[in-house]
Amino acid sequence: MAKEYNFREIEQKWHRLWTERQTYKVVEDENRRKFYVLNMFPYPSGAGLHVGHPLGYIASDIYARYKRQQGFNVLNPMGYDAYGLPAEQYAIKTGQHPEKTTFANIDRYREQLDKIGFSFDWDREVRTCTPDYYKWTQWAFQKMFNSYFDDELQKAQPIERLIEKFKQEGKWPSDEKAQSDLLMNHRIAFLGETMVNWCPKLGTVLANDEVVEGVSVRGGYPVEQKKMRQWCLRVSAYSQRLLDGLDTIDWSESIKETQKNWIGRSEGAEVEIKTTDGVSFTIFTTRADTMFGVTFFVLAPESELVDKVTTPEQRVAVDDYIKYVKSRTERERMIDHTVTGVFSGAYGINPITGDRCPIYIAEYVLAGYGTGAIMAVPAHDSRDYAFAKHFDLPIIPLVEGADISEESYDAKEGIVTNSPISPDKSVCYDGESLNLNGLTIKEAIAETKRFVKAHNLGRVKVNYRLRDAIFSRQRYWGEPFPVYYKNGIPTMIPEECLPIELPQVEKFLPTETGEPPLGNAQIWAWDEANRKIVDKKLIDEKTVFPIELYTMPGFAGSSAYYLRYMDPHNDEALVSEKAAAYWQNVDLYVGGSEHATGHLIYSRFWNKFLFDLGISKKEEPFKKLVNQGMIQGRSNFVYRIKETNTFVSFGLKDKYDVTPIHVDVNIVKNDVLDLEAFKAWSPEYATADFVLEDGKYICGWAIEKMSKSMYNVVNPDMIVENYGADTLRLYEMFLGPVEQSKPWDTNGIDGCFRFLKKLWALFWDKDGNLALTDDEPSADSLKTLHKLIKKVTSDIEVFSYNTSISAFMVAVNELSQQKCTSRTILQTLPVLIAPFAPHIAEELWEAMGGEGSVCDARWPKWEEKYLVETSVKLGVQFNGKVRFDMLFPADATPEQMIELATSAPEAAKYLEGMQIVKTIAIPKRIVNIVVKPC
RNA sequence: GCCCAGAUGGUGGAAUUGGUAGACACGAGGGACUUAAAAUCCCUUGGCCAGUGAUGGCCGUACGGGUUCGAUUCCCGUUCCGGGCACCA
Repeated sequence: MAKEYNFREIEQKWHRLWTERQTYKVVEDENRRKFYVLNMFPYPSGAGLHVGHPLGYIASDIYARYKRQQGFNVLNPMGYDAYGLPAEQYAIKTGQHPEKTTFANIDRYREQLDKIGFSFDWDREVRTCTPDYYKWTQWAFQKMFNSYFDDELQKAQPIERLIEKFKQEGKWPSDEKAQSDLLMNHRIAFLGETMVNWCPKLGTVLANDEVVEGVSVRGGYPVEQKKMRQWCLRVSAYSQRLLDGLDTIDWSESIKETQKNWIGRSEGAEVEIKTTDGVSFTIFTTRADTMFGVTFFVLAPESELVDKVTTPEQRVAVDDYIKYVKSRTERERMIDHTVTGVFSGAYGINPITGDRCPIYIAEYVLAGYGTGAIMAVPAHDSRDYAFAKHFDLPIIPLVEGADISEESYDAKEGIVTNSPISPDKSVCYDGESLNLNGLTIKEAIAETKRFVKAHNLGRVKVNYRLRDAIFSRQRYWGEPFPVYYKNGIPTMIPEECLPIELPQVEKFLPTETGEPPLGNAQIWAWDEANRKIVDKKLIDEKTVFPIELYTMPGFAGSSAYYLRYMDPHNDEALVSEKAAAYWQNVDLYVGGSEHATGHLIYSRFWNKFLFDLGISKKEEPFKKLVNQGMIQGRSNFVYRIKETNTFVSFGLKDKYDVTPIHVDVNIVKNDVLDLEAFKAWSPEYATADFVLEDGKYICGWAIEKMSKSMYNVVNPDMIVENYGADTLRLYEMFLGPVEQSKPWDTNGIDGCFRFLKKLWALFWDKDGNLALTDDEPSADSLKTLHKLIKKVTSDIEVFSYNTSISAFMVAVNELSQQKCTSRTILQTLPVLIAPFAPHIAEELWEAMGGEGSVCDARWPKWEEKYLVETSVKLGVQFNGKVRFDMLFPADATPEQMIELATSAPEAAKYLEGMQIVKTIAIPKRIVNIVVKPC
């Protein structure tokens, strides 16, 4: 009997041995170069892992194992992003404490992950919801509270320095409340009265990236704008650094592009405008060149200027308009772009032309961007154009040849004209007046900026779309703020008293008085003198004060977790100096691109802040980012003839009136339905009849999102049970490029399973003994092996795992045909396959008497000498068509090849009566001879 | 509307980055072994045409042009799918 590939036995054995031997334990080692591989840690939901989750983990595990075999000291940790809404909503529904359900989910995740054979060092596991972890989330928050962003230095500085500066400038108020208010405008973590995304259904505020098209990402509930006092992080201060950093990291262009869009840098000018009534305001424009085409000004309805400029005659009309705007939801405003607006009664004076232009109030101008006021140039801005047409305002074209009869000319290309229309239409400052005629638009912008700056009419200004992050949530299941309110002034609980643990509450819903869930906590007041948390009843506002009731958002705990993995058990520091200096930053980060404008921005911001403090050693946290694609579901359908219990096979369904019904993909194989399993699937189908084709029931299929309701969820446990973890790992990678989204289709998995069986069979003779010999390997086998090493090595480097696996398949087939039994060849195979299929690799390695774990076996190098050909077969083509193939010496020069090709007997018939126009020889490819009739 | 990425057999996908398109795998068809099934192995498999045959010819990488001796690859235009931003001045 040949030895069977018993994957169950092999995989269980190695899981046990890896744990016993602590194979994957990592310690800092100054003598070895480090490599830090990281996965975006999962949120442990109740549904468990489906087959899409491990994709990225497998990809990074292969890389981590490969790097380890190359001699790097590889950190490859795993943990859980455990705070968040779903656990809390489940708690509200079932009355179970979210901690209980979260920990149960974590256990389930761990069990599933363990089956797949990852090289995680579980001693370094972190969970964001445990006090020893969130102590450092709270600590970082306090550091942000006690820092401000110095615009000159472009970095965070201790707040004391700012106080010092205020004192020197004589701006430091004596009143404590005034001091607090002043500093709040500068702290990096601050309490701000801002417009927030309020989601009444979830009872909490949301960050900008948690809202899409006016509804919440979680749940899809409507979101409204509301002015609220919230904790915020001054992310916007880091806009420029967040933008600049993108050029230094190895991320995909599309993700960088997304972040650039999100940061939204735009360079322009701010210009001071005076009204005829003497009020002044500032407008922001990126098209300074169009100052001569301004025909009106527009203020955002929410702007404080509205009140100041509105004339008594227009007061009623303006108030009505403001009322109308307030009645509209964010969503309506976003979808419906009908032109609305009202005249304020006031006029602004264009400082360049001296023209008097009406000031309008319109909702198309946003209060939150720029100055909330614009100059309108209808000829060259489509929104201004629509507004001007609607209110019948003048339109002045400024670009040569621009046709503005139907629409505005928005392009930034062309030659400027009409600027000014006549010399007397340009106001003179210090003997200079602006003339842009004849310049290109780009030159005109620069010239206007210079003019504005030189004559003190405004300033050059860069605006960013990136907003500060709202950092508080009205929820229970999150990090509590280490903050108490002393006479209404937010005050930090001393650092030594951290962590402030999340208190127990009976109810997770907000209190009747509208307070967040922490309002339900009884022991939730700060005793300043005794430095401890005490009963709320003791609050006297003298020594005992209320503690903040808000909690931190999901991204708080996930922003710096990669630093914690470096030194997870340290209770003196987030990360020790030594560990941070050794591990530096993440070399390879693998995760989904859906975090592009959330986690990946926050994390970069958070790291930059810690970098300013000297805690993090690198400006950017993630050197290289690989975005794994989403795994979509492949649903199967059966077709029920209407009003019967008869199901018709896919190929015959068009002959009947049928309803397609989702059927569980786990009872379908290669689109053939397992009839017995189907009958057992649901009582409704127990008596089902079938119309078969070729004796089989063929199901239809469609690509959809993987979800329970589509019955297309494939569970990795099932695959591991039927084929083994190694097959699962191979197949997940074989499916296609890691970055690409693709549907899961279990149909192809047999190919990977067969490959492993073939690989296994190479090593054993028909009696089940090792079939290795010490024979000299044949030249063919050496070539096969070295070709494989070369291909796999270069493919792993670029995450092209699917082509590596193809190369393995080819190599195993070749070796099998060569009947190769040479130890030299065969003992290298487990080493090469180890990153992909570690269990079988260990088993073979051990069987052959390999030393230690195959995980530490050195990655082999290929040698070109085995790959060199003695002769090369080249195609000889005439006029671009391949006419014949011939053999050339491998070292022939192009000239020699041309010589050989033109004198070859086969060439004669093509050259007869022809003259050679041109000859080209591409080494190792083709000899091309261009001919034409004489 | 603006920006980014993509389109290759029945299917997932390769193609040394301008050099014989379709590697590898699935599926399908045919065959061997077997009482049978499973497993395993062998052959065929982009389309069309010619030939008994080894084989040969034409077309073919979303569509239309261009550059080139040569284009899946580079350039221009069009269509379709996916992603990001979006009344951001």
